[in-house]
Order: sequence, then structure tokens, then C-alpha cells
Amino acid sequence: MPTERPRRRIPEATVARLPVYLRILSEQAEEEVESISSDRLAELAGVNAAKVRKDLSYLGSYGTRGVGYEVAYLVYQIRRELGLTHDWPVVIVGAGNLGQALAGYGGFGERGFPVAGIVDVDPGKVGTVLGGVRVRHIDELSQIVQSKRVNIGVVATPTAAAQDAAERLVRAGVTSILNFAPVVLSVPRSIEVRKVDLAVELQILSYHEQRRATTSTLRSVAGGIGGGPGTNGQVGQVGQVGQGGQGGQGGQVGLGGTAATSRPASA
Amino acid sequence: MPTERPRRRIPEATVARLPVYLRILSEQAEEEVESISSDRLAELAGVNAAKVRKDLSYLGSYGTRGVGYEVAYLVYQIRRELGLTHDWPVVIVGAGNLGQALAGYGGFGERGFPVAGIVDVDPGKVGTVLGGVRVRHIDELSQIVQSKRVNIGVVATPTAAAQDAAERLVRAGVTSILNFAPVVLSVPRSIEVRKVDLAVELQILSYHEQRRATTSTLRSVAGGIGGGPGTNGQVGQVGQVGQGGQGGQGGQVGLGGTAATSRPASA
DNA sequence: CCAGCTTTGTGAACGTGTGCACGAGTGCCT
DNA sequence: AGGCACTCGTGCACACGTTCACAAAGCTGG
Repeated sequence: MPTERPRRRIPEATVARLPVYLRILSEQAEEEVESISSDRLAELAGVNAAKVRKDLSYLGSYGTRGVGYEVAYLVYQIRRELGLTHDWPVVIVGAGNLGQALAGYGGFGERGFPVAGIVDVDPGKVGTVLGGVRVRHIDELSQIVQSKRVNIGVVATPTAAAQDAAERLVRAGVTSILNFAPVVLSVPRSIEVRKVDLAVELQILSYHEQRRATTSTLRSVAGGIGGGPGTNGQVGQVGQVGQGGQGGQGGQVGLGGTAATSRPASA
Repeated sequence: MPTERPRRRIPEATVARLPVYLRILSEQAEEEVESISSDRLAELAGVNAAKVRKDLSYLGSYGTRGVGYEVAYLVYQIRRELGLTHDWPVVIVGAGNLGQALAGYGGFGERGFPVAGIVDVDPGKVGTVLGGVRVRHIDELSQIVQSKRVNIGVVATPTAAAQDAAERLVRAGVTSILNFAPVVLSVPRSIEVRKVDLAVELQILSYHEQRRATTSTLRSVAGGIGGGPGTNGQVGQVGQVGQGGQGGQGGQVGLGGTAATSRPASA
């Protein structure tokens, strides 16, 4: 079992699922499970088994036909592919409500993303300690990024300050940004940006709720008793959702978060 | 301009972008902009103009050729389509670090998702007030959901408690869930689930950082001076990323968040 | 060593999403 | 009134992602 070089260029959709597999596999490893089939992994991840196999095939052929995948080895391979063989220190811009919560959330460091620093424009916040890290002034950003070799920045500022925060991060040398502010950041193409937007997520749910209401009304008018057992036993069946999109010349509007609707383990 | 019934069944990818357009359009409306072209909107949203037009066409043909779209009317239509014509009260399960931040974040209510209640299992937390809402015991969940007509639940518990929280929400009558815990929730197919997972987002960024490091190393070996102006002036060009995925029989592993890389307004 | 069972790896079909290119309206200016 | 510049709406081709279905491969028992 040489560290055979995996076929490169993993599809984005797969990259987005690898972390999920990784978490599940790590849990399995802790429970002393040594081998796992694509079927079982798919069940736990709430996806199709073929998808699991195809996803894993991008890492190389590390399964054993008739048996399954060796959990420990798969964990190693995924970690390697995701670049999790070493820590990625992050710097948080904005020590407000969200910044505090992020810093306080220990899961950051545990998962390989130690908080190298938190900065804020407000001198009043500088010096306070959040999650074991002292808040520093934003002017020290470059110094922190450089001395701690930070590649990933987190924008946790109010909306109005987000663009400025992003620009400062880029100037400081950060090459990836996780943006919590509800704005489309304007940064050089070479910078990787991911957005987490609560409002967007809720609005997507709202759309489905609204849709559910509309269609059920229509059905009760057109069909029989509104709300009774439907054709397939499932009433509000909005069913699958997933996501879509791919290449395209950039654009932070790509997609929302992860949609779902399924029942992995416990059927 | 009758309230012409829009063609139904809007693609998920479009649904995920509508909230972004909505925010931008609302901003434009505040700046007294009355009309906007697909080109301008695309620029602000960081997407392709054709995509904007196609997305908006799903709402019906509300543009005027040669002119553009009437901002106010578009705002109205998108809000209508997303079901934002009325509030959607949400209930938060888990008054820990995250639950507190969510409750404290005013943007919730402002954007049409007032916090109808926060519950926690810990009796010690019951009674404390977060963001103007008193924390109540989780046993009161059903009562809250029913009396306040809550359709959307937010899981902000520790990982271990998430599945139980989800089940309680479902039993209480909630039909959509926004999950912040890093687990794949097991719920009936009829329940719409969206996941927001920090670790996943960071790991995706990590993947790209790692990739960037690897490829640039390769390039510096194969090509010229490592890091000098590349073929196209852009060095670490990871370029577009976007997302992918769509139908599929459920599966919360669909995708991560919104990826990006672009520069909307300020070119 | 062979038969039979299991599970991987993947070719191919299908569905979805994106972006170009252009026809079709609309408003403005002369 | 006519021409021109502009912008929408959309057909089409292409790219990407998902799923099926099956051959290949490995294990087990006799």
C-alpha cells in the first residue's frame, strides 16, 4: 500500500462531501470499527452508495472488493487530500457577537483550525480575552498573519465593515476567506471565498414552507380531503433538494448551504 | 401588471440565489434606484448576467426590454416567491454559546424570522434572558411551536444532543430545520433540513489551500521562478469554484456553503 | 481449487445548471 | 415616423453531478 498519487482535480461537489465522510469515519474509528462498506457509509452520510464509491474513487482505489474500506486508511487519505495533515491557523476579524461565539467555540482548534488571533477596530474591545485569545487591534492584522503564517481569514464583522475587513485580510496576505457577513465580497480572483449566510438559509427554508403551504392548498382543492394520507403516504413531500451549480466564472451566489431531506442511519 | 401566476417549480440553484438578489435589490431601493439592468444586478451579485435573467424569468417576465427591471416590483415578486410576505417565527433549541449568539443577533427578527422561543434541557439556563427572549425548558417546546405557529426550528445544541433535538422539533410539529450541529440528522423525508457546518467550510478552504500549495510547488519545479507573475498575471488562480449537485434522493451531504471567487461591483 | 456471495470501481445514461448568442421588444432621439 | 441603441427572454450546447447497473475482484466454505 504505497502512498500512490491520487488522480487530481477532485470535483467540488465531492470536496464538499469529504469532510462529512471524514467525520463519520473518525467516529467509526473511535468505535473500533475497522472496515466499512460504501453502503454503510452512505447510510450514515445520508447519500447514495454509488456516490460514496465514486467520491472515494477520486482519492484512488483504496477499497477492497467484497470487503469494503479500511476505516483508518480512509481517514488518513481523506485528511491528506483535504490538507488536514497539519493545522491551519485562522484569524478572526470582528470581535462582536459572532466573533465572540466563534472564538468561544472550542471546536475550531480541535479540528485543526486554531485561532491565531482576533482583531477589531474598536479600541474598547482590544485587550479583552475571548476563548483564550486576546483581542488585538486591526492594525496588527498583517503582523499576525505574517508571524503566524495564517492563510485563512474569517470575516465576522457587521455588514458595513465586511468589505473593508476582506480587503485588509487580502492585503495582509490571507488567501482564503470565510465570510459571515451578508454581502458579496469583492476580492481578487485568486482568493477563495466561502460564505455562510443565515438569512439566506432561512429564506430558502421559507421558500419551501411557503411552497408546501401553497401546494397542499391546491391539492386539497383539487384532490380529496386536505391533509389525509397522500398518494404515497408522505404528506408534505418536498423531497430531495440538494444543490446545483458548478464551474462558472466565479460568483459568490453559487449556492446556499447544504440542503437535505433524508434519514441516514436509523430508518 | 396583474399578479400573474409565475411558472412554478423554481430550480434549487435559483432559489438559493434569490435571497442574494433580494438583499441587493433592497439596498438599491433604499438608495432610490428605481430601475436596474440584469448586467448591473449580476455585477453586484457576482454572477453572470444571463443567469440573473434566467433566474428572474422563473418568477415571470417582469423586466422591460431596453430598460431593465423595476426594483420595487422585483423586490415584491421575490419576497412573494420566497414566502417572505409574512413573518416566519423560529424556535431555537440550545441556549449555549451558539444559541446565545443567534438570539443576540438582531438580524433575525428584522429579516422576518422573529425568535418565538429558545429552549434548553439545562434547568440552570431556563429563565435567563437572551436577546429579549426568555429561555424556557425543552419540555415546553411543543407548546411554543403550537401556540406561536412555528414552522422552522433551529438546532444549536452540542453534537450529541442534536438528533434528539431534531426529533423533538419534528414531534412538536416543525417542518423545516436549520441545523448547526455537525451531524447528519435523521428525520422524516417530509422535513426540510439545511445544515450550516463551520468545520466543513473550513475544511473545504483547507483543501484549496493545500491544493494551491501543491500545484504552485509543481509549477515552480516545472516552470520558472516559483511565484512570479504567471501566464495570466494571476498567481494562485484557483479561479471559479461554484457548487454542484442537485436532485438526488435526499442526503444532507449535498453541498457545503457558497463558494466564490469574483469581484462584483468594484472591478 | 472451485462455486457462490459480497462489494468495489466505473462506463453510460440521465438530469440539472450554466453561459452564449440572438431574436424580440422598448424607449429615445432626430 | 423611422432608425438606433439598449436590454430582456430564451433556445441551445456544453459541463457537471448523480444514479444505475454490471463486470471485476476478493473472500469464504467445502
